[in-house]
Amino acid sequence: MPELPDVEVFRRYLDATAMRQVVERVEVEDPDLLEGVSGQALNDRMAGRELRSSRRHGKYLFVEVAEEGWLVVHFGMTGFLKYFKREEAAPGHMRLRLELANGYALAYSCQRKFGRVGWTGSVEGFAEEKDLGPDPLAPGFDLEALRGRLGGRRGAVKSTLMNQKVLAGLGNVYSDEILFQAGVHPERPVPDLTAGEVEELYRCLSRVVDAAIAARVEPHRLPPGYLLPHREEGDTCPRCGVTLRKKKVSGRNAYFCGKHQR
DNA sequence: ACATTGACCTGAGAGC
DNA sequence: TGCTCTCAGGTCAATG
Repeated sequence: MPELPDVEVFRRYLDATAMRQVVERVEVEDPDLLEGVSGQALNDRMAGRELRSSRRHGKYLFVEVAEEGWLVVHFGMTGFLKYFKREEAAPGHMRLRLELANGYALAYSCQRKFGRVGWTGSVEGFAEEKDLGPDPLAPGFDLEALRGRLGGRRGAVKSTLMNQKVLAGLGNVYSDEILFQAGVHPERPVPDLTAGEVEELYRCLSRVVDAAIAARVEPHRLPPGYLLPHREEGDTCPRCGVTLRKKKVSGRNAYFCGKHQR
């Protein structure tokens, strides 16, 4: 489930915990999650070096290792980070662990094995290689940029918002929330959207992402009128009171209000 | 080039 | 109680 807001919250957690600490060694519990790098190579690069800074592009988290490059972390749908004292119990489904010189460890856990850990010399290079679209929180991402990204797209607006090559960071949950706020039906083809609707989509996208991060991604902390806390079968629209609809759009379950999303 | 669908994965919850 | 089935949703490969 980790989408842009979740990963941003993980990034801030990392900054508040393991950042600036020196890695003693890397313990890989499950080599299957490694992508394009061996556990040995990871350890060679990280052991004795400091975690210097962090970045995020879409759903990817990057951790700078002094003088070496960047650890790349993707959370799949069940991944998370946990900073803990080494003598304390490790979190469940731990797949990889950075043992730190201060006696703590940073664990990467992932129940369903969709998460991946890799390595890159350049964040921009990595994004380019994966053909990722712009991150909605990047400085240059304005209404014009969104218009440009939607240009030439013919599919349903929901699938397009979720396409990481169009925009990097939105998944099933937040695409639903943005469309709900904007009053746009998830199946609307992109070419049919009016200029006003695209503008509204842009406003809602920015607002939803900011609010979700401010709420530390906990649904009950969101402002009133959000779909997220009601995103389950049989629940009702917090605006209209009608029962929410659920429908597969491009193979993913969309939740939406049949009354105010047109 | 773009859109859609199914496979991968594991545990929770439903239904019998 | 316990078995089986379905579902969740990240990406990617295969297909249209």
